[in-house]
Amino acid sequence: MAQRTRADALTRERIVEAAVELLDADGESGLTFRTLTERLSTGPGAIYWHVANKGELLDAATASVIGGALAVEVTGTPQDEIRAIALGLFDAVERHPWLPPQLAVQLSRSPWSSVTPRIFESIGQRVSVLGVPESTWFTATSALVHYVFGAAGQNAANARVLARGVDRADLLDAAANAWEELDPGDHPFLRAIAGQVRGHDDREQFLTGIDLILTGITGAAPCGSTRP
Amino acid sequence: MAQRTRADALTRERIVEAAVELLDADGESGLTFRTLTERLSTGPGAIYWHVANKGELLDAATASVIGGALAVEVTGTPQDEIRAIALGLFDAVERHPWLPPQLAVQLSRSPWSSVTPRIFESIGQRVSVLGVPESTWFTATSALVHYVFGAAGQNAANARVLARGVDRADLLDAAANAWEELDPGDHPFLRAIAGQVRGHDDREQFLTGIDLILTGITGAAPCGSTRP
DNA sequence: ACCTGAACACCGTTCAAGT
DNA sequence: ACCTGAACACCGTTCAAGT
Repeated sequence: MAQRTRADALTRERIVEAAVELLDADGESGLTFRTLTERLSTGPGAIYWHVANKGELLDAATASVIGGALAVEVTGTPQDEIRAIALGLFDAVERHPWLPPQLAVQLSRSPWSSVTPRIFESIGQRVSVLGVPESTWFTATSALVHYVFGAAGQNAANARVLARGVDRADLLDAAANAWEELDPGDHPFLRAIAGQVRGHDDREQFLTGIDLILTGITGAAPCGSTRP
Repeated sequence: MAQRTRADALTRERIVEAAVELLDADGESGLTFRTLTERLSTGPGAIYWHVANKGELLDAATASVIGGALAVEVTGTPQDEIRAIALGLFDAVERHPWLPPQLAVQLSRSPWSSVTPRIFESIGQRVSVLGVPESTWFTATSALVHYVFGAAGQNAANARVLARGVDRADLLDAAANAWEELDPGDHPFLRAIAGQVRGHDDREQFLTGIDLILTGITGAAPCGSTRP
């Protein structure tokens, strides 16, 4: 078999791009060296020339997607920009619902390198112009980033179910109905909120959560300022 | 080979227990049907008699661990109880750092059943006696739960690195040093907070984040003033 | 009803060989 | 330097057979 011509030469970027497409189409199980080599019309050895192993490939796919989400321009008050950045990440995770489990694994390979610092920098820059003491910046930014991760993870889980053809209203209805039939003594709270679940908007609720934390950050400033 | 005597009979609980032990010891890759059958002195067919497949086994392991964390008694003001429940989950995830990726996968199998409703009920019961309008309960509880998930996930990633024998101070030092050498134009925020990262306490920072959200929920009342 | 263990399809990875 | 593709060890799962 002849070697590839320069036009369709294999590059790391082309491999990562194909990996993201396979992950988007069929989830984590959709990316194997078989499907990847088939799509790229090559053999496993060619992949391994450009990428050390599957973990590094998944890391690169994650960095590529998160980097794209952080690259969008945002303008406005610091609060507006934080909302826009957070929503950008939220939407990116919804489009690529394989991200959260993969990110959780990647973080444990190198928790303070890779993608987390870029998100911290992006959100933290806006926190630092919020007018709160510098001693609170790290904790305030952590709270925002952790909330974004958690909310995006839950939403991605929903997105993966919806990708299987389930209707969103049906999904929420089924949960709400089940909760309304729970024993009031054991589960008073789920019974009480079942109605709110049925009609809620995920993105709107996500932003309300961001606002809660922003209120806490700017409102709690007098308390936090006692720290050196 | 003789069948098992009644004393060492295989049960679903015994299998789940062994699975948790293997996951705790060696992470997600530590649990295979080979290691599991070896530890239980049986064959794969015996496991499949009690458990449908590996996914169900992982779901059961997750439910077992989260259930244990939620079972502890907590007393105090609603805020105190929320802090205690959140910290219990945080600590459980630190002891079982394989949880976050697994939970992310499990949620996408059935996002509104399984373990999330139990956490919502537990935290939501305390939110409902915080004195805020019922229309805000669902969103407020979501914000708390998502924050807990995100923060616990990040912390679990750290825990997995530390489990490999890395010293915590060395890990934070390495990150802080790297950030202090970044270009100030590109990464002003990471440079600014590098010093705070070095000495911070994860659990304390986690609880401060909970307090930020509680402050936001109760309407930016001065810190702690709602406590009797 | 509960368990055994060989067998199967599939996976990530390696590596001698080609150009 | 870059790619090929057969081969290897390991994985989850099945199932005919035992008690």
